[in-house]
Amino acid sequence: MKMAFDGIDATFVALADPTRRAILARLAQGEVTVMDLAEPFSMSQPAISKHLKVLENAGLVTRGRDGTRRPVRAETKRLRQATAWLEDFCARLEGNYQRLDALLAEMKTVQKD
Amino acid sequence: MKMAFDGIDATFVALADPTRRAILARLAQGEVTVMDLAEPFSMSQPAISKHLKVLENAGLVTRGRDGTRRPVRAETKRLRQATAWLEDFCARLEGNYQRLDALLAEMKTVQKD
DNA sequence: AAGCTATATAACTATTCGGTTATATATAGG
DNA sequence: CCTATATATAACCGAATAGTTATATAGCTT
Repeated sequence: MKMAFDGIDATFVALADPTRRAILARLAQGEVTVMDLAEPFSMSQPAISKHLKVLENAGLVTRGRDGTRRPVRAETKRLRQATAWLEDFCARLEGNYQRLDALLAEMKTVQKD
Repeated sequence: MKMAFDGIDATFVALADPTRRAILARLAQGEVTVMDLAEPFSMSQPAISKHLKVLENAGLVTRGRDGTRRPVRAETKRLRQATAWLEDFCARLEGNYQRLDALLAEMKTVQKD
């Protein structure tokens, strides 16, 4: 359908792939190069570069420059935003049910009277 | 690559689609039927049914039975799990940087001595 | 039982995605 | 300047995705 891009979209798309989540997890140990990732993931270097581009476009990682290397580091701002978005989402959904529960409880009370 | 299914995967895959997020958002107003969704989303009924199947398989919604209708309601448990997962993820990533900062600070101190 | 309504399923299509290999580009070092 | 190394890009491929239309199924209602 291609709906409006709400900013959270790229984040969830990036997180939907297990390889990309694993790459992010690896970054908890510090900066890595492309080849650092290609080896343990038994994946070709171009495949890693593609995943990194997705992560970079989503603002989840940034790239540096160290000679010919392009070290990758995690950025948590967007992840924090996504977390906040999810929390708000849950709250709204649960809020509704609380209201529904309250409504049902009220109806029962009214019936009893 | 098809990595190990870690449970969080289906949740993020489901959330990666803007239509499915919109469906979930719509559920904050309460239960809806398939046709309730098909109309405002200007999408065919089978398309909605497919999205609902994805959401249901991810445990993000459950279906009821009301005559010929199959009302949909949101389930927040998995969303809560995803939120917790994201929070932990952020914490690990930021924790690393804190350690790195501490390390750099320590190195500077040592040099100064 | 017949018909109406809501949903599900099947079959198909176009596009996107995640991977590959081959090649191009850029930077460091002899 | 030449070579080696790290990364990026291009071209391609198969599988998955998101949509469609047509049809089947299931439950009311009369």
